[in-house]
Amino acid sequence: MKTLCDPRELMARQGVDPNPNRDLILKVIASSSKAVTPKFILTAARKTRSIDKVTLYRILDLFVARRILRRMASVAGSLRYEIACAEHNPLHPHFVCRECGDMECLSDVDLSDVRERLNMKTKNLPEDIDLKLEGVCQKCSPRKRRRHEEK
Amino acid sequence: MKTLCDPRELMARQGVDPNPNRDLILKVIASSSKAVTPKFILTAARKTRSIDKVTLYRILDLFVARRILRRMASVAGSLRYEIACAEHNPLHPHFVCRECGDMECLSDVDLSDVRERLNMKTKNLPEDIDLKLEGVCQKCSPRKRRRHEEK
DNA sequence: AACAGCGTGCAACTGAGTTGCAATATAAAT
DNA sequence: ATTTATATTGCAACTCAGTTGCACGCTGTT
Repeated sequence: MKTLCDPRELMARQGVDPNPNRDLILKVIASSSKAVTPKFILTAARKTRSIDKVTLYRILDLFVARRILRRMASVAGSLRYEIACAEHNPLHPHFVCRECGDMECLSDVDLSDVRERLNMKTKNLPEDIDLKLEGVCQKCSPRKRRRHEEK
Repeated sequence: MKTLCDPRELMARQGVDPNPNRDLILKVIASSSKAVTPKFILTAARKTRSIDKVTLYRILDLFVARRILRRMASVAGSLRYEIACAEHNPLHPHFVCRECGDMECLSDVDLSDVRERLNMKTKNLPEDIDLKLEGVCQKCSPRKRRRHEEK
């Protein structure tokens, strides 16, 4: 993400009351350039204040439900979260590494045409589109260095 | 999947030796119209012969590595597997239900153009493309009937 | 003060997937 | 055919992400 959106403003716009935990969690996610795991968020947030993992998961669920965050799954590892702000971080595809699970954002790729092409293909009601390229990232490929994982 | 590809032929083509467990597992997956979970595969396979879950996971890993199966993640529940036969089940997008995790195949949608559009956007090496629509399926939406889950 | 309602923390749990290792089966070599 | 190497399986125990139940505490309301 390039520009940082203000966590407080995002919550206000989506009708979610701010509080210390929510502020902090959103700030951690907003200030990362990639989609992040709960583990990463927890580690980063705990440098500021003590938070239980259950609290984190509950806040993440709330944010996803209120469309403040986008949640994504990948074959390697846990779910990842990114800011869902239409102006500062519009919907985009990702590259996902099969080894370490790291996610690269392919920003500046618009998916609205793909979305339209697909919507008519199902009787169900698509709410989101999730497009991922999968492979092994540069960090992992040279020597198959297992799990360089995020700190 | 429309036409059924022959498990034995698939394995032969991809250089994997057949054996009773592999045959059975591949048959179960090939005869399903949707991408299936390990749990589903295990239940179905055990109607024929007793198989340990570890064996299943190992065979699934082997099949994915040898490109006999495609593996997909979704935000709801576990990984899902489908036959990766280019003729009988070419790469296609999916609709995934957020409630029950069920995956509908959007066959007859070709993704090669999307793929090309994206390949140049990353310095990494994309091997696969995975496109999913997310939402709540018809079975789940009417009364938010939790977890109708597959039998 | 007594109550409701929400947010949090702790502990214990669930469920998917993994690892180590011993037992078995299969294929190759003598 | 018996031995020897190699691949496959099963069991038990484990890891790790995410969840649930419940008690506690902090608002704000009557």
